[in-house]
Amino acid sequence: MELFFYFYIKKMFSKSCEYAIRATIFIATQCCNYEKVRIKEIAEEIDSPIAFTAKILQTLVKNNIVKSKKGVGGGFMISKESLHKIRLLDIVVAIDGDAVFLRCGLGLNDCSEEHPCPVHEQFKVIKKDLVLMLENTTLAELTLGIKKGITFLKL
Amino acid sequence: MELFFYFYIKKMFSKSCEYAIRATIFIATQCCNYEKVRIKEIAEEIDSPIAFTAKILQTLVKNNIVKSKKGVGGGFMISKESLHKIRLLDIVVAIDGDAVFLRCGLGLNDCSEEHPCPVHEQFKVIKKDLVLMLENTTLAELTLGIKKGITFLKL
DNA sequence: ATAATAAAGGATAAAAATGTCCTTTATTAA
DNA sequence: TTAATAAAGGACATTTTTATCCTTTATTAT
Repeated sequence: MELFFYFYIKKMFSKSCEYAIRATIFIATQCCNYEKVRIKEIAEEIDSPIAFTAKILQTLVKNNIVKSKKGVGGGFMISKESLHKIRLLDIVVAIDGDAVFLRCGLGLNDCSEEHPCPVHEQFKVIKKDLVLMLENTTLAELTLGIKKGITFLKL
Repeated sequence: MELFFYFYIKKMFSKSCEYAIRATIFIATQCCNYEKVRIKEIAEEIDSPIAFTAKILQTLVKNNIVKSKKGVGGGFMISKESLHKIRLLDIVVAIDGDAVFLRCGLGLNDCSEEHPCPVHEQFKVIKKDLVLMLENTTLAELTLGIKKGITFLKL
């Protein structure tokens, strides 16, 4: 008899956002020579549902994070210049919004510096560090790790 | 003509977890003299749906975070001793699990120190600080702020 | 014992997030 | 100009999260 423990559960970002980050990083690794990647390849590479990933990419295109082109030879791409401009923060905000690092940790609407909730000070530090990290991490860095074989998107 | 911008959205913890923390803190502020608080009062005080909050409290009771008593004069309570033992971490883990600070930032199952995802190093710092903060914050501290009139659960 | 009270728990509903399918639009090559 | 290709987008399905309602169980006071 075997026992499986399912530890579930809530993560930092939504699944959509995870897919978005993974997809963007993958496109970035492929696109420095202006090559385009098709949605099918992206979904296979990052192990995500294809149609769902397509929707997410639509949002990323609207937010100028990736470029797209229809028709034969089309696909998604990220220009070499963008690699240094696009930050992790831009992807997260485009998909999940800014609530993770802006909203009150307890979900109170009237929580502020002048009228703080019980966990306000504690969360302030965490959220500040989170934004800083997201702001300071560019696509360029993230793809570099993969190209160097130090980091991985799949097995 | 007025324009309203709804910035939605995703937060650090689930709504259930936010209610859980708020409810626990409220009970803690009331209970140092072994007084019991009824679910109705809790829901009113923390501005949450009563039946939903009741479910969450059931989970907290099962996890020994709050005590409950049925019948006349019953309700929820937290003993004075517990105030120093119960940490923010215990509440979060009971409701949302440990994924926020344990799982891979990109949702990859095979992400590890030896086989890190592209954001592994960046998230490691954030998640470590988050756990430390949750571990080091006790109910005692959180209630103290309210009692001193420095922090607030409502307007 | 009985009535009143309050949490526990089951069943169900509504909303949001995730996921699928199919049609339309833009682009390219033949 | 037609056929093939690939993203855009609409409609719908499934799953998870959030929320409500009603019954049961435990406890207390009468």
